[in-house]
Amino acid sequence: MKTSRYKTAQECLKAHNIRPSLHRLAVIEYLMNNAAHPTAEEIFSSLYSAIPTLSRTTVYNILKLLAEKKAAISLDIDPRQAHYDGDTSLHSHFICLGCGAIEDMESDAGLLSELTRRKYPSGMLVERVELNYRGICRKCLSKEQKPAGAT
Amino acid sequence: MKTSRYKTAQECLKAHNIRPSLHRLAVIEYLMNNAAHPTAEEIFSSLYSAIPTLSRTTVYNILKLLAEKKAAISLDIDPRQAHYDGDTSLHSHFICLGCGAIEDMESDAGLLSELTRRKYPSGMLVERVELNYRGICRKCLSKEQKPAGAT
DNA sequence: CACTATTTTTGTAGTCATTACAATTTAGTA
DNA sequence: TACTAAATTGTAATGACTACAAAAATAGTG
Repeated sequence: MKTSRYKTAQECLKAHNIRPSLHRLAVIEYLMNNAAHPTAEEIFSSLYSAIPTLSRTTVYNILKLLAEKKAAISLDIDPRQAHYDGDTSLHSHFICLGCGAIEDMESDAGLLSELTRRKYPSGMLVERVELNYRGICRKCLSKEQKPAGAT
Repeated sequence: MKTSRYKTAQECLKAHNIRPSLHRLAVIEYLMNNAAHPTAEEIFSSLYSAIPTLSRTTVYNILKLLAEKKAAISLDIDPRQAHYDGDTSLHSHFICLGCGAIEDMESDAGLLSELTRRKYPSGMLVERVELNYRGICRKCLSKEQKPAGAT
């Protein structure tokens, strides 16, 4: 149930053959310490206070690089913008239709690996499988019930 | 293994409480006869020759309406643009990383319905589940092998 | 150290899907 | 026919993302 298989940002970049510049370290570290699946903009504005010379383009460049080298995952979950996940282990996502929150579902690792390995009759080569749940999260459920009373 | 549970576009719109204007009929009919999971732009330009008064905005409006009323599904599969699916039955998708083609995988209906029904410990309410396979389709696999020879 | 080549970062300008909005047209009904 | 509501249109705006060329930082070599 490890959230990241690397202890440090350094280690993670090295393992994926990415040269560890200060900005790259900052981005990957942010991803590793953030289970919130941030967008490029969220990463940029969070880091900007600490690194005022940081450019938005740099964040986009780094995220693209991280995804290419498989140090992070780009999630096609939100039609508005891409979300990024520093946890590259097999897991699925729950997306709340109410508040948009994205939660990890670690329990599907076995299912996902089986679906990836399986042979498919149409003869395609499956490289990865993504499983997304959409619904209402616990927080939004409790908000819905309290103010209403009768329905 | 029905691709659409309605025989006619008329029938489909009526079943979802959507008034059957000519444009709406054209769009839903296009979706029903097209397993290619088209984008808004593809739908627009395909219909434009037959309906020269058609506006791009109208296509966007109609697609939004169809998705809201669950007469079609908006697929968050491609970060560039939304793809639409007129088949609202439980099925998953295979997306080719080579050519971008989207294929239906009808075989997962049972799995999807089980995952939707399942109780989750975190207490969220799961409304729907989407399962996406990514890899190389059969066509692209055969293209890769022919020109190379040795590798 | 000095000098050069390469990598990384920057900022601006552009692209492109999608939406907001107000005006116009069409359909439904008395 | 006239009035109301729904549907459609076209333009302008939004906003995420990318292209690109210049500037800055870094690494390598004598």
